[in-house]
Parts: sequence; C-alpha cells; structure tokens
Amino acid sequence: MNFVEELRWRGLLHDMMPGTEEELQKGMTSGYIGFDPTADSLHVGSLSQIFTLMRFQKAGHKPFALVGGATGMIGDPTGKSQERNLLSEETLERNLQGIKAQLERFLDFDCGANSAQIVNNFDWFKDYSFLDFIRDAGKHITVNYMMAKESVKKRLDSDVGMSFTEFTYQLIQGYDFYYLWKHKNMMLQMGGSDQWGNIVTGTEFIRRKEGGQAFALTSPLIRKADGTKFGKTEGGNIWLDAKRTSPYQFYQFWLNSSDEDAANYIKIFTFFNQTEVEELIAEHAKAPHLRVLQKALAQDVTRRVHGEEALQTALNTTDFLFGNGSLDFLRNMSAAEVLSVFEGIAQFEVSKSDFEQGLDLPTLLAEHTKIFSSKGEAKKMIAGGGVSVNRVKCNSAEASSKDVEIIANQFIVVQKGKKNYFLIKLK
RNA sequence: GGGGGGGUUCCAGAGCGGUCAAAUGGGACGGACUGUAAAUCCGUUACUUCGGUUUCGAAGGUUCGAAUCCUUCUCCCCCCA
Repeated sequence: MNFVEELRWRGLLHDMMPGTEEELQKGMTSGYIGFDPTADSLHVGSLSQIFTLMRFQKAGHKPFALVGGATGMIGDPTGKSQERNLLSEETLERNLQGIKAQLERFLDFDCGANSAQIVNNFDWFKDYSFLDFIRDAGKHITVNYMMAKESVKKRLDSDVGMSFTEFTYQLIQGYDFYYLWKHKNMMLQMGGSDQWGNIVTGTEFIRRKEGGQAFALTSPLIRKADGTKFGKTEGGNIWLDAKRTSPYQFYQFWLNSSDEDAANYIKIFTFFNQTEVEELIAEHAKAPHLRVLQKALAQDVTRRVHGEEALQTALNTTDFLFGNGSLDFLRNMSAAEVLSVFEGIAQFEVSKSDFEQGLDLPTLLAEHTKIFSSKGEAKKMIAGGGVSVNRVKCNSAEASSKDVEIIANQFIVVQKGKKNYFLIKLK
C-alpha cells in the first residue's frame, strides 16, 4: 500500500494537489511538515502530524520536520481572530529545543537514504535582509493573491484588523517551501487542512519564481464526534511532555474516548494495519462494555509517546483507581509504593499537625490545597455528592479531618467527581 | 468634525429606580443511569466566619435605595462630512 492509500483509509487525507500521488510513486520523495514553537512541548494535535511523517518514512520517503524558528517570531494568523502576541527570544529558543527533542524521539534519523532530518527556518532567514527578501521573494507573489486567502480575508473583515507583520506570514512560510525545494529537493509539504493556504502559497511561489513544481497534501482537522475541539480536557491541553501531562493522564485521555471517536482515533494515532483495526472494531462491537478499542488505542499511543515503563505505571494506577481495589490495597503499602501508584496524579502537601487538630473539609480542600478554588464551591460540591475522601462519599461539609483515616501514616485520597483524584500528603 | 447605538456575571444575551447576585440559552463542573462511552434526566455555576460582603466599562453625583437616572472619562460599532 502506498503512502497516499494509507492516509486515505485512515481518514487522514483531506486534500492534495493534482499529481501528488504520481510524484510519490516515482520513488523516494522528500516531504516536510512544519511545527510551530508556540510552546515548549507539542500536544496531541501535533501528534497526528508526527505520525504522518512516520508513515511517510515507513513508505520509503524522506521526512523532514521543520521547526519554525523564524515563523515562530511572527505567529501564524491562520484561524486566529486576534492579532498574536510576539514571543520573546528566550521563550522561543526554549520552545524550539523542547519541540526538537520530542520530534527526535519519533523519527528515524539513521536509516540510510531516507533518514529523517530536522530543519529550522531561522537558519535561512537570520541573515536574509529585509530589502533582499522583499526584492527576491515579495516580487513573485501579489498582494491580491495573499489577500484572497481565507485567513487574511477573515481578519480584514473583522474589527481587529491584521498587522503587516502577520500579513507577511504566508510569504515567509511560502519562501520556506521554495528554499527547501531549491536546496533539499523538497517536493511535498504536508500539514493540517488549515495550512492548505500557506502550503499552496509555497507551491505557487516555486512556480512563479522558477517555473518549478511542488506538491501539497493536507489532513483533516481532528474533531470529536460531538463537534467539540479535540485534545482538550477539563485540565486543559493534552501535551506530549510528561511534565505537563503525566503518562497516567495521557493514558486516561485516550481511554475516555467515546466509541465513535475511538474508532477514528485508532486509525489516526496507532500503526495497526487495516485488518487489525477492523478486527478491533468488530470485537468492540460485540462487547462494547469491555472497551477493547479504547484500551488498545490508549496503550498503543501511551507506549509510543512515553515508553513501556510509563505505560505500565499508568496501567497500575488506572487499575487501582478504577478497578475494584479497596483501600486495603493501599493500607498494606509502603509510602514509596503509594507514591508510585499515584504518580501522575495531582498531589498536595498539608501540615500534619493542622490536619490532626481537625480541619473541616471545605477548609482543607480549598485553603490547604487547591482542589477547590473556594470554600463555597467545595461545600456546594459536597452537598451535590461530588466529593469522596478515601473512596467514601462525603455527606457533610462539617466533617472534620480528625475522623479521616491516614493511609501509610501520611496519605489521604480525595476524589472530586468520579475521575478526578488527588493525593494529600501530610508533612 | 457632526449624528446615532452600545459596553451586564465564562460566552451569547435579557434587565432599564426597589421583588436583581441579576431572566434565558450555551459552555463548564457535579449527580443519577451506564461501560471511566453516547444519549437522557436532575443539580451547581461571585465570596462568605451564612450575619453579611464585593459585582453589571472607569470615576464621581442624585436618591432612603441604582445594572437601571445625571456628569465626566474610556473603549467599540454604525451613519454623515
């Protein structure tokens, strides 16, 4: 199966320029995807793009990941209704390093001719003077062409307008493609469907400047079945960095997918082949309550992103928190063992003497910890039956911490709702 | 420069002197049901020592009492020049 067919059955093909598939069939082709350094870690949204590059490489092509050291200084206006704030140089540098390190974990940089490469567009922009750029690059693309782009049109129609800086963005990104085409024989740029306009500016630039040909391919924006944004939970974004999103939370994110979403995600975020995927879906349909799909998905992605060991820890934690493990399980553990079960779960430290003197629950949960932002909220949640301590539902806001069992001489387990666990450590 | 409209709680959007911590919808969170799913139903959605306290662009003023009236400032939209 060739690369394009692969994307097609996985539902990862949104649009491509005529001739793209033929070009790829000619043999090993160089293609790239750009990653914006808007944070020091990528999130699950970018993961599908990384996997696209991996599939590209597995299909025998040469993948490039472009980190936007230059474009990141400007900010992509695509899909933004507001002018962006510029990042400081230090943040930008930190973000670039973080993202590079993550990309390096996924691609193969040592497999002969089609080894992956990471490039940074700052390298070819840093010594490019403004005058040279507008003379060499700017001449080839008309303002009319740039204004016709959806991302620009929207902003021009809105009240906030668009600065010249952001207007320039597509030209810079277009030039990237030209540069890579010229110097690295780059024939294809890929990306999310929102990048189509930017990518095509690149191919257009190549055509007008040198009469050359290059190709574009995009994947659809991932959405949840209910139409809401993918990759967010109550806690915020799901990041690839274990410090931002623990492997446990990461695992849980996938495990919580709805049936409908899981059937899509398994094609997008795993490397199971078509038969395997169909089998999993069929098996899941037979016994949906076992959630084989969600489990296969969550395990595969977590293993790939965080490694086998982290996956096992996440599984153990999940087992305890959502299995029928009683508190006895914890009671028999050493402090270190308890901590390992709760790895990746929000933890708070509370003074042991305060605790033993007796705190009412709202004070404990809102003032000594940040489980709730105010006592009023804690009380309301307790009244609504949404708080459990040591796995027992609290029915009174008056309850004192004196009556709470302390596990392994220093821990208390608090639940807000069913799924949100917190560990309080007494010091 | 002239004229008109408007800034309300996370968002949209009512309220237009007391009965307003502020309708309604959305979102979010929680509960029930389940499979840690979807759908559905229910509850909560400023803070509080539960006495009150601080909110309706900002600052003053009128009034027993203001989100609601007046003044100034500020930001946004529309029309005319």
